[in-house]
This record gives sequence, structure tokens and C-alpha cells, in this order.
Amino acid sequence: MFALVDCNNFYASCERVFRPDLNGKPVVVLSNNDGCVIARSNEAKAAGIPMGAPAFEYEKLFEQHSVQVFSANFALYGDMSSRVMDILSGYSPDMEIYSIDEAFLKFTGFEHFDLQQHGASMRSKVLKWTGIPISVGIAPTKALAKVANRIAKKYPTETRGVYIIDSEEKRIKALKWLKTEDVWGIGRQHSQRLYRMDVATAYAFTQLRDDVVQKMMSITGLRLKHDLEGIPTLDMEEAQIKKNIATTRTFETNYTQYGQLAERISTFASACAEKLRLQNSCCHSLMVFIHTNRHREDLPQYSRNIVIKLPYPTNSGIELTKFALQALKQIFKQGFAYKRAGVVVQDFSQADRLQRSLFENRDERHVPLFKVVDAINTHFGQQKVRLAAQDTKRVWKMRQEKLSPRYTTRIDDIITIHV
DNA sequence: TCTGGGGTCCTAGGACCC
DNA sequence: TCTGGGGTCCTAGGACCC
Repeated sequence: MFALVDCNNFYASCERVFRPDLNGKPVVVLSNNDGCVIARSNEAKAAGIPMGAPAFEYEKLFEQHSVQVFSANFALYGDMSSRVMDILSGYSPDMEIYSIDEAFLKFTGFEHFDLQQHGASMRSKVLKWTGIPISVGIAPTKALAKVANRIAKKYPTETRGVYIIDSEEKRIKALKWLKTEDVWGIGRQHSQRLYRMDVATAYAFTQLRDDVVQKMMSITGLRLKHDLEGIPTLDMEEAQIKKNIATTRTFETNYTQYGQLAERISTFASACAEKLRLQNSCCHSLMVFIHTNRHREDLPQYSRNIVIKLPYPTNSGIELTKFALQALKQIFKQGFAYKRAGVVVQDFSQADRLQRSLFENRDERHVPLFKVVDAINTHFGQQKVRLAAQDTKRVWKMRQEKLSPRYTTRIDDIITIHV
């Protein structure tokens, strides 16, 4: 059996842990730049705030329902996530962290365990130790565990947050209940096509012929179908090193000058380099893109990206910045108001097993240099040491007007308790 | 005025190899 | 009239996830 454990309204729940006065009240968390709603408490959902809602369009509704609005505090969410995952890892030797707020657990050899009780124990321990409410779905396959989790979340009173699909009757009932577009792995495009074929539930999807599914949704869709039928097809995945690393941002204001963009691109390239070093990778190529604001039809639009092959693999912030700026020079055009840009590094190899070339002029001194830079920045806080090409005052330049304290990762932000 | 960020996998088609 | 067979690698685009 597999369990899918999912934190309820994760970001909103994190904000509530240190603000219990917000329990029972509508809470939303905004994306970077305070742009869109990316998390909602149940009360906020009930108030009619959709996922992805642009904040400025919903200000009135926020006011009407006294919604508590927060800027994204990823330092807090990341730390809370690792606390939750630590606890869950005690419930099975085989765990896959699927996202910041979700994990699969595999129960092999748990035949003599009462899994209902096992799930209930996870739930109460995570709640007691972290303050985060979770839902647990347990079933013979990963896709069915996802379905079970959805049921647990939808009917918290009846299920007490834990639901098990352990019989054919329960499986059929669950699949008939689940709408096509809510199936894990069926997105908007496919669900629209499926509706045109009168496939409105997960059950109807499993009644399609294998070749029909494969033709329409490739091997990925067929695997999903089998998993929903109760045939374990999707297995646990090993934590892998990333194959792409991106650092991209929407700007607080429009940038029209090359110099402004160059500073941003330098910061993004440095951040990519740091993430590369963290997983011990070097990249062989890099992509830079710049976009104007696509929502402004009154302004001239321009959007381009360029991929640069590097002469040698690297994870040096100095080198990546140099190459990223070369790329930017090639695509920058005067006369546009830029709103978004980013750097994506790709084609990785392991940093300590590089294939070297006879003619490369790689500066070996960067390796020890960035070891020191990373050590200093870890010890004294993010971006204490930066390249001169980066802004010396601010790093991300985002609007974050409603940022909560970093309660768990910053000594100055620890709460004081008055007895 | 204001609209997020970061990933994965699969397929088809073209270029190229022997 | 008739023009082989079997591969690999790369890229772009489409779909999906949180």
C-alpha cells in the first residue's frame, strides 16, 4: 500500500502556526511581488477567492471578508516543510518527498499494521509537533492514494483526515465520485477532450480502451489508467538531482535600460550558480530570456530567449554572470518596457567528474573562491558576498508588503511569550 | 498601476552516422 | 519503373505537476 500525505492549505497553515488568532479566519498568501493568490485557507476558498487570483482585482473582496493577506515567506514554508517531512519519515523507511507539502510513503511489509491507525497517528503527531494539519490517503497504488487523499480532505469530519481505499467497492465508489479534471495527471487540455467523449469521471476514464488512452495521452496516460485500476504502475522515485535550474522574476516596475536588466540578470545568474554548487553540478549551457508585460496590450511587445553553449562546464558565479550578460547583449533591444526576465541553466554534469578539454581556459581559482563565498553566505546570511555587477542594497527587489517574520529561521524573529 | 515561480516527462521530426 | 536499413542525438512543442 501507498500513502499520500498532504498538508492542508500549506502556506496558509504555516502563517497560522505562529498566529493562532487567525484560526477560523480567511487567510491568503500571495506570490512574489504580491501578485497572485497562491494559497487560501478554507474560509478564503468559501469567500470565493480563486487560486491564482490577481491580488489587485480582489482587494475589495479581501476587505469585505476581512481576509488576512500575507506575502510569500518561503524561508518559513521551507523550514516548516522539512519539520513535517522529518516526522513522516519515521512512519516508513520508503518515502518520496513529492513537493514542498506532499510526500508518498510506501508500506511494504506492513501487513500486520493497522494502516488506519498508522495514518491517524501521523496526523496527530504532525499536528502536535508542528501545528500543521495534514490529510492522509492510503491505497494500493499511488494514483489511488491521491484519490483517497482527496476524499480525506473533502470530508474531514467523516474521515478524520485519513481515508483508505482497500476494497474493490471502495475503489469503484471513489472513482465514480472523482471528476475527470480532478484526476492527478489529467490537466485542462485532456479533461476537455475527455468531456467531449462523455468521460466525466475517473471511473469512465478507466473504462476506455488502453489503445485509445495511449493514442490520446501517450504512455504517461496509460500508466495512469492502470494505476487507477489498482495495478501498481507508478513506483516510488528516488530523489534526483535537478536537470534544469531556473531563477526568474517578474519585476516590481518596468525596466527600460540595459543597465537595469544587466543587474537583474547578474543576480539571477549568481543565484543559479549557487543552486548548482548546492547539488554539486556544473552546467554546459545557459538560457537567458526577457519579456515585456504581456498583460499590457497598449505597449509594444517583445519577448526573446537565447541559449548559449558554454566553452567549458562551470558553476562559478563569475563565469555564469559573464556568459549570461553576453547572452543578454544579444537579445536586448532598446525601446521596450521589460517586466520579466530569467536565467535557466541546463545540461549538467557532476562537478567533481568533469570531462576536461585541452584548450579550455577555465580559471581553477574559482572553485576554492566560491567554496569560501558559500561558507560566508551560509554563516552570515544570504548574499553577504556578491558580485560587483549585482545591486549592493537589495537582492530580489520585490514588493513584499505583508511579509510575516521568519519565525523559525532567524534569531531576531523568534516569538516572545509573555506569561 | 497592479497579473508567480520552478520543475518533469513524452513525442515527433530533422540532422546526422555507418 | 525501380533508389536500403538501422541507428543516435538534439530540439521544439505540448502536456502535466506543485
